[in-house]
Amino acid sequence: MGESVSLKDIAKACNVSVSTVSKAMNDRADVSSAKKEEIRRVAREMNYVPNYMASALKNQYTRNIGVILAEEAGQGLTHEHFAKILNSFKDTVEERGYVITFLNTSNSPGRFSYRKQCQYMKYDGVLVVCADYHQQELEELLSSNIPVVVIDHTLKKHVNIASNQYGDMRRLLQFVFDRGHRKIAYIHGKNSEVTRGRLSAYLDFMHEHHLPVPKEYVYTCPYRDVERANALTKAVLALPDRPTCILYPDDLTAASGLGVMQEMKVRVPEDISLAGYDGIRIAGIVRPRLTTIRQDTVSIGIQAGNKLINRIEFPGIETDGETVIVDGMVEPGESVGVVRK
Amino acid sequence: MGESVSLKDIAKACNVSVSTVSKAMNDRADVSSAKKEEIRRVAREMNYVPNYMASALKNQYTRNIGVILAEEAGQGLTHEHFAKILNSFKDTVEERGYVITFLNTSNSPGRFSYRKQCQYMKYDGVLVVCADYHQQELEELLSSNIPVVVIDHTLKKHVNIASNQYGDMRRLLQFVFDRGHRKIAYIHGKNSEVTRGRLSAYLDFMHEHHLPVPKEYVYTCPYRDVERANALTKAVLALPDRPTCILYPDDLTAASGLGVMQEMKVRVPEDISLAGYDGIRIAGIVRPRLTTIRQDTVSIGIQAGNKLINRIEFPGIETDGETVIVDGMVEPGESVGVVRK
DNA sequence: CGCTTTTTCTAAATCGTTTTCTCGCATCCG
DNA sequence: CGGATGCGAGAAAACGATTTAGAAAAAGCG
Repeated sequence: MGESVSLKDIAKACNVSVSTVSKAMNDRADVSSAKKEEIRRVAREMNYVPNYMASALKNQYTRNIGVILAEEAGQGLTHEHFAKILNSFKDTVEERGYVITFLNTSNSPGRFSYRKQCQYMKYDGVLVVCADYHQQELEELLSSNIPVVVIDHTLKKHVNIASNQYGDMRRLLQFVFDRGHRKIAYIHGKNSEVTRGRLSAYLDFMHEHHLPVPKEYVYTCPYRDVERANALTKAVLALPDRPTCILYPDDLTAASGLGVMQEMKVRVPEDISLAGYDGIRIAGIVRPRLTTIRQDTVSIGIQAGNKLINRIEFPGIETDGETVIVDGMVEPGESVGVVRK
Repeated sequence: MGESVSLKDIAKACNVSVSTVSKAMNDRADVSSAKKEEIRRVAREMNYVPNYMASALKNQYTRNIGVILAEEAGQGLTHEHFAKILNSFKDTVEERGYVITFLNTSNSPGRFSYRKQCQYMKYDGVLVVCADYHQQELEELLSSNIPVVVIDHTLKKHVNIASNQYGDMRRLLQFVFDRGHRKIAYIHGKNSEVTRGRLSAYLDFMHEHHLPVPKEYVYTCPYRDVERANALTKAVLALPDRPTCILYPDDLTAASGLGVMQEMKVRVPEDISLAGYDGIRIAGIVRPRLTTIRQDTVSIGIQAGNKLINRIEFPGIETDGETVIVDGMVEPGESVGVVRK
């Protein structure tokens, strides 16, 4: 790899100056087309590949986007919902000539803070996919002036791409309500904007329809924590006044809850109904298939990518604090049945 | 971000030369400890962050590792098995001061070939997680002299970290056999080294135990292609001489096959048994839980990371073509029952 | 005190680009 | 024919770090 050819080598081969070669490669006006063609031909023959470090050093951009993907549970890439978003984001930015690099989120000793990592690597922008938004370090980054797009968390000054938690959850509740359910238990995730949005939807909906919300119908379960979900499922099933439907914070816990019910010979949806959230693959695989909200991860990724790059390439044009809401849709599935009077 | 402080600024502030500052920061011997401390203090006060591009340009390393993650189906990061490996790999290399960047695998117009991307970005090494190994482009990269570690594919000249496909599949078969199964159908993935290793294990095992392998017991299904798996499941269930157990190429297709059986009121494992492969989360969530091979993705990721960095930092020490075999283990689950005579 | 040796620092070259400035030369026009 | 215009090319100065060679200062030593 050491012997890579540089502009200087091409200049020598063509008997021109380095600057002329550079201009020819960048298609600048002040090189005659004859020379341009010759230089490019020679460059091709010599297998010239530009040196990213050199041009990034000289230019003021790197075409590299940093990605912060960190959450308590350390699920990282194995969190299917975020993986889907990231996949779509990656494709989008790649098409526009960018590359993505993960910020170091570990707690190794010599590690830089997010902001320092960004200064060090000169990322053109940053995508924050999943993180503890109250982390000191993250706030330091967000208050710097590097373009940032955040998924599912509203921040003044930054673009936010968010699923329509409130609206989607209402749609799901409407779906459940329309099938006759009135006693609806709700297991929500850990406190976060996403969780709060959905919880508001639940409380509003129940209130508007004059439905009771007893304490034993509302629980907290960390997202994707199947152990906890299983325990809660058992608790709910044991209630004297059992709900007719349980809403889970995500498809993984919902599928797991379903498993518990099957083990306990509680039939779904005949004896009890349940619904998940996200629309990951498992939702369509278990039987009965999960009723869930299918989030439009492709759209989220595309919009995040485009907004971020627009912010980078056309600073000041996008309005500050812009929030893009992406609607999900109810995936009917089979896990919510009709309640007969 | 523009106003970042450089060595020159520190030099000015300390009234010393740039080179002295550089040496102080790199803890070189020929700077008095008094000056060293002063310079470092000032650097800290001025919030100095080195410029990655500049040092990478000057040095011969970037501490950046390229990752090639590409497969036909475009599942990319959403492929849980690979996501788990990547997660573990990322943590490992981060701890050793490296960062990972994805190679552009799209087919956008101006895209560079893998080799050119590596030359351009000056990656210190490359991890090939999942790719079409017969792709012209990949071969071009592999024949260059950049350190490469490949997952689950043996290549002379390169380090390979591989699950013990042959051994693991034999263990799974033994588990099934021990429970009385003699008529075992086998659905294998698309042709690849992984597939071939497992298929050999199946054929060898069946042969050694004098078990018949009728044509209707062996099928091909692309990994994670649930539609195809569902169709095959129905086909197998309809066979006049139905097998007592079906082995699927992965947990996703197995879980999906299980769903089909449930829909058809075929009881698992009473009427028929089945097993998956990989040990992803879904395996422990469906009921009955899947009998499967739990691959040690954490170990695979750690070893891949360490081997790659060793190759980078101590070239020539690792022997060429080294293959590391990582054993998986049988996860008993509940989807394989005992066959009674 | 002179000489060598060691310590501590600086100047300058380098990595491979990009860009600005200048200059030579041809062309055009009055 | 002389001055303005424009084109094409090169020289040189960046970008920010590292490193080498060498100079100045300090220390050791007979």
